Amino acid sequence: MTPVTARQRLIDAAVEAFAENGFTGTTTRDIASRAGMSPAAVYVHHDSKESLLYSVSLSGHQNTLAVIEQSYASTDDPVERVRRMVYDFTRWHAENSRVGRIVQYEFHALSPEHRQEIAGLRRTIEQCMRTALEDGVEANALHINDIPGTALALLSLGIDVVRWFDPAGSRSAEDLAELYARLAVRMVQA
Amino acid sequence: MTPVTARQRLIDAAVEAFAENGFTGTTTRDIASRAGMSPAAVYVHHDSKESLLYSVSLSGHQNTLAVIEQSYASTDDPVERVRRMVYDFTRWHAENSRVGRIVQYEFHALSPEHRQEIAGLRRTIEQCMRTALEDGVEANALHINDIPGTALALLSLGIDVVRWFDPAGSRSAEDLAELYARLAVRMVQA
DNA sequence: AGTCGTGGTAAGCGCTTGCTTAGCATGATG
DNA sequence: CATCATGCTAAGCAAGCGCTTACCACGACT
Repeated sequence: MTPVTARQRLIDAAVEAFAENGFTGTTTRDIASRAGMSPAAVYVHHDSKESLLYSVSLSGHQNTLAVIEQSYASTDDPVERVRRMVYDFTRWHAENSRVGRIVQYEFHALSPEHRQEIAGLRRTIEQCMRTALEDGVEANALHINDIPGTALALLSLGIDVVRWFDPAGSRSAEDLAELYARLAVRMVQA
Repeated sequence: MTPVTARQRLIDAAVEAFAENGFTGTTTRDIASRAGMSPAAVYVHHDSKESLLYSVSLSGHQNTLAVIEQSYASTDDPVERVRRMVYDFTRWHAENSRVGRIVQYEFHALSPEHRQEIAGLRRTIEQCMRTALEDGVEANALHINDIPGTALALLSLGIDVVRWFDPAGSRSAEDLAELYARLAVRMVQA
């Protein structure tokens, strides 16, 4: 039995609230009440509303990066590698659409220092996809004109899922990921 | 010489402000000052902050729909049709990334009645893309497993542009549109 | 028994919010 | 010359904002 700390309960409440109403549209009183606490309790465990956003955004980005790096390392075949990367990246964004929405849409609400730090993680994610495409082109398994642009497009496909995906909807995360993975392969295969 | 009305100047100011800080992150005082007016002037020409958002969102959606319907009607060739639709849709989102951001990200900030009205326009846009794909499959020019899903993916590609596109950046709207149009063709061509 | 750190709350401070009200300048109309 | 609609502003209202302060309950340790 792992006890969920009050600190974590507030983070979970913030995820709900930020995903639903955005960062500026969320009040600290709303976060506190979702966590079943008084408004002041937020400041016992967190420095500010922005630092709550930072906690959510940081772990969300680290999570995404871990997912895509694991997909990258899971095979040597260039086509299968792109397939798995798009599959896992898309599936993660569908299964974590609330956190994903915060990661993608509240980036600009971070403080300059936090934004800069997280921008580094974002570059690493993009670089990982670019490298996968470069590998495939070099091995003559992929045919791509604009590698950075195509990497952008493949990531966009997964990212935009957070805008509309409904976990209660008819489309499952796995089916969507499978569809996008196949489209991605058609986009890049030689 | 067409005089820009005060009403329109306020809408232009709202586009700037909403795109920069989001709907909830924008104050009516900010909008007024961008338009060079006093805070009260906003309410001489508009009912509320939300009705300003509605004006922006409505014309933005109508604009997008007009663009994609024109592309649809511009040719009979199924492959060329998809190419043009993705090209024009992507280019519009790059060239109008500020309005596009409001259209895509502030949809939920609309009042329930306005949201419902605009949801209709969104369905029409999606239907237009779906029809183009159905036409192509029927004519044996396209090979697609999941038509609604693929339509979603093609539109996503263009929509996500508003999240990151920088008009002052190195990538031009035309180049990006050309790239995405080619990728789209590879995704669907038989 | 007494002390203290931990985790919480009630109350509220200073400021900002969307929006309203009352009034003023100006140019067209009787 | 008087009237009046139009477009605008100065001032401000009630409510809500992020965050702080002063205080309290309680279990652990001396």
